[in-house]
Amino acid sequence: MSDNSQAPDDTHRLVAQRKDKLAQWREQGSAFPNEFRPDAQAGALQSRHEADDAEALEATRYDVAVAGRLLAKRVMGKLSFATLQDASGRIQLFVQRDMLGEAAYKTFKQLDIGDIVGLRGYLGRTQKGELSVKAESIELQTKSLRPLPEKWHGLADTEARYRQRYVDLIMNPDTRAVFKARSALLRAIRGFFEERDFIEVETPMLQAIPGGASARPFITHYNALDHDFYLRVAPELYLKRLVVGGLERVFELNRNFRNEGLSTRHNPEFTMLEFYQAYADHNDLMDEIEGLLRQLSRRMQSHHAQACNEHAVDLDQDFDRLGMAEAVLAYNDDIQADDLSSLDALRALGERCGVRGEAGWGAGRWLTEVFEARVETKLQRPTFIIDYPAEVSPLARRRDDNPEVTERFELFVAGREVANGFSELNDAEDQAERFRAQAAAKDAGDDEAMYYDADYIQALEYGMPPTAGAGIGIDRLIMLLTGAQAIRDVLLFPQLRPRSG
RNA sequence: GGGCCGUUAGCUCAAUGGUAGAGCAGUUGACUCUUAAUCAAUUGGUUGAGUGUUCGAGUCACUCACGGCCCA
Repeated sequence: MSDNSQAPDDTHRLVAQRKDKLAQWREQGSAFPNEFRPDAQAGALQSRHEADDAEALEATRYDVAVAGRLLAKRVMGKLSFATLQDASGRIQLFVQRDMLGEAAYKTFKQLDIGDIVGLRGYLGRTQKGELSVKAESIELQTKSLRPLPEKWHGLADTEARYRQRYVDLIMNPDTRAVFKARSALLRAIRGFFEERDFIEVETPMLQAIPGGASARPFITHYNALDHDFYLRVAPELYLKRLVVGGLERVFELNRNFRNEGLSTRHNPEFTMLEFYQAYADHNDLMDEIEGLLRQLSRRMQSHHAQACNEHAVDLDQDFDRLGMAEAVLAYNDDIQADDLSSLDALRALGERCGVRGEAGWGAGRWLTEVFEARVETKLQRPTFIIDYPAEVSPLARRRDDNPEVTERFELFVAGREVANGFSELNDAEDQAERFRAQAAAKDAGDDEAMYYDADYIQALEYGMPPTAGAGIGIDRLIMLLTGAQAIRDVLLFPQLRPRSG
């Protein structure tokens, strides 16, 4: 679009050639029609007629109208072949001068690769056996003004693939497959919860007090209220307000925003599933998550294998469950039970593991840091880590037999955190106490610590039934299921630094 | 934030410090069963931006931009 505002000499010669062609179409009054209605799709035709040979197709004449983008053109004098791509896939076009007529055939030959066309004809097979639409008429639907990447290598430049995802989607069927799989998985997740009588809700993304996770928020300004708001880091506290309100099973599948760096595993906006279930505890949720992931994994392997690469993880297996302290011991021969026995021992162990501690840290924080440093990446097969210290779990219910530890779990697969959940803290007085501790930590300089949310405390004071809740990072889950090595490969428009100039 | 690597034609990639090339795409022509069609001819470049070293820089040095990988 910006090219239109530029001087003609700034227009690339290849674009200029196509603009000249467009001008000719305009003169004929048919530049941007919108009457053509396809009645068939390439992918459906390919699968429906897979078994039909040339005679069968000829015996029953299948008239079709297809529309899509021209990806390749092979002109052989009075006969041409072309490749048409629509949302469902590709099909070959068989274009013969003697069928189309001389003028229309000449017009066809002037079409560029990338042009969007509508075509009427009937199905047939070529001598080599390829299913083709034999063209009786072709109409330009949209003129493409920019050349597509080379047909064989496609668009390989990673940066261009992210910045111009539309070109990536045109050229690379695997990219399409990943995002179709993503859509199917989101649908399956919704189905899973709807079957279990959850309702899907949408809670605020613009929050006056960001809560529900330890993370730095984005700040934005609301002019009408002349007040700064935060983009949410998690929907958690709003979802639990809904449980207080009697919506006993809720889930939200939507975006969170965290003001942190970019990496192969981090995007500042990412999709999170959170769900809350009254009269359930963390053990119930672990069972449910295991069932959900098994179902999704089976679905991927049976319906979306094309989206998977060799790194894809099979989640159709039993998940381990292991306490955090037990995991530290089990995965590290050089750490003994004594090392975990007191704050001093844990601090010494942490420093031995290269953790740079801070003054206010208690035993629970040190243990968690050691776990992250020495265990996380070793958790290759699906493993629920349980018994998280209360110190690092300000929203989780304490264990009845050990108040230093909470009824919390995190799920790790392939060395990465996939889910986080717990029996919810519904003791308003304990929650207020923990918010105060978080607020103190924030005042002391921890900018990831939580705010004191008085309204949330008030909600809890009305009474929240015993509840368990969990969150699943959807982008990372899809990475696992497709084998994507970068979060950018499962996000249509990943965040990139703006191009200067 | 640190380290390493990359950025050359629309795309994919070459090019000892010595005239910037190929394939595809494009343009022109031939061609009625191709599918990376083929054949012939041909257009196309501020080598990411800048500064420096040099008789001479795509190539060497430095700065910057963007990206990738690893680390924090």
